[in-house]
Amino acid sequence: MDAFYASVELLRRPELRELPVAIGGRGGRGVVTTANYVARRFGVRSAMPARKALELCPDCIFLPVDFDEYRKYSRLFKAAIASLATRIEDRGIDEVYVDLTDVEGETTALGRMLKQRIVDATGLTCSIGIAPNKLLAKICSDLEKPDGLTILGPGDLERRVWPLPVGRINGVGPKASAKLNGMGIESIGGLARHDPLALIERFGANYGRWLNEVAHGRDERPIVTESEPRSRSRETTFERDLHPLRDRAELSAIFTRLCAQVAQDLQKRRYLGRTIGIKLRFDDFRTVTRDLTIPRPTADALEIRKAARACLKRVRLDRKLRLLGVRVSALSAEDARPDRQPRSPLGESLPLFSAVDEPRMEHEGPVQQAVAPE
DNA sequence: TCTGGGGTCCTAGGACCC
DNA sequence: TCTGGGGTCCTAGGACCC
Repeated sequence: MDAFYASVELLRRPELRELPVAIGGRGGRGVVTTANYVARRFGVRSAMPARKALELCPDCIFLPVDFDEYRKYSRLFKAAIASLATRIEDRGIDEVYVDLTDVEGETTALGRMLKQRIVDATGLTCSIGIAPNKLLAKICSDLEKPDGLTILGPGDLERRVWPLPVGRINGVGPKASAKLNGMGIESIGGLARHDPLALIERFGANYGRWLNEVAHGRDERPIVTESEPRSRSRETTFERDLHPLRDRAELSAIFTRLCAQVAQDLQKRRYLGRTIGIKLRFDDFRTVTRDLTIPRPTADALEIRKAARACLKRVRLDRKLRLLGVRVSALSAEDARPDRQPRSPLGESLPLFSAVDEPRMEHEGPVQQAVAPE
């Protein structure tokens, strides 16, 4: 979706359409999440500190984020796509991959029809790339933004993709780009011409091989239509840096709140987690994480807090903090009830003791009733 | 007065097990 | 006296994406 958050906001504030608009916190530590195309002409970009954006574009209008509204439009545009195609891979709030292989119709007509259905459902424009695989579809969806429709056929790789900078590859970020540039590789074509063995030497076997493959437009990843979440987390950056001792009460309250929010989130989605983690960011932006795997999965705020506290004790708090986060991972579905005795195929409880007496870990606590009638 | 929040995946070392 | 070869799980950090 084109400038998604900004475009959704402009639906209800059409009078701002021709003005520079950025979505995000204006003051203090805010960053721009999305800028409309007017603001982009001033150099305003996603992830840019709001202050910097205002330097570049003093008249930029800042609007606060409204995730509920964006989620609503996310559902609408995805439903519009689902009216034409069944195999859809979710890539976040404003992006999807669609498998058009078995969808009836000529390619350009299909692309136009997708765009029309999305405009009809939402009033929003999008940019579509159609190609033989996800790698190329993603690259070419970017080529004619906004409101683009780009189709990549045979022979287009060299002409349209190879001139692009390596950073346009989904999976090549700032670090890899800089490293490649340092090797004299700027474009995807340059990457394709580079000795694969040299890439492996510099980037490791997996990433090096992958760089060579994608530079030649090769990608066999399937469309993934279903997936289970791996973690849930909450984090917050404070309005000012907090001192671990002097601001102890405030930090403690925030910590408790984050645990409660994660717990609520898990409960709502009926997940439990076994690994509880924390994230701290110090005033110098150094970030540390700690995590702890507990014997039984939980979604309980107090249990999460207890484990998170244990994690916190393992960090030396020798600087002020700017961020605190709590994460729960190693998720399982709540109805899997993994805390019950495992069942044999016959449906009886398995014996609690096997022939050989196995040592038990201390934290398992007392041995429970062998068979609890339900 | 730089630098959000919510995710995924990968790597690497160590503990531990057979 | 100079130390195997698997495997899994846990932990910490980092790159990357939307």
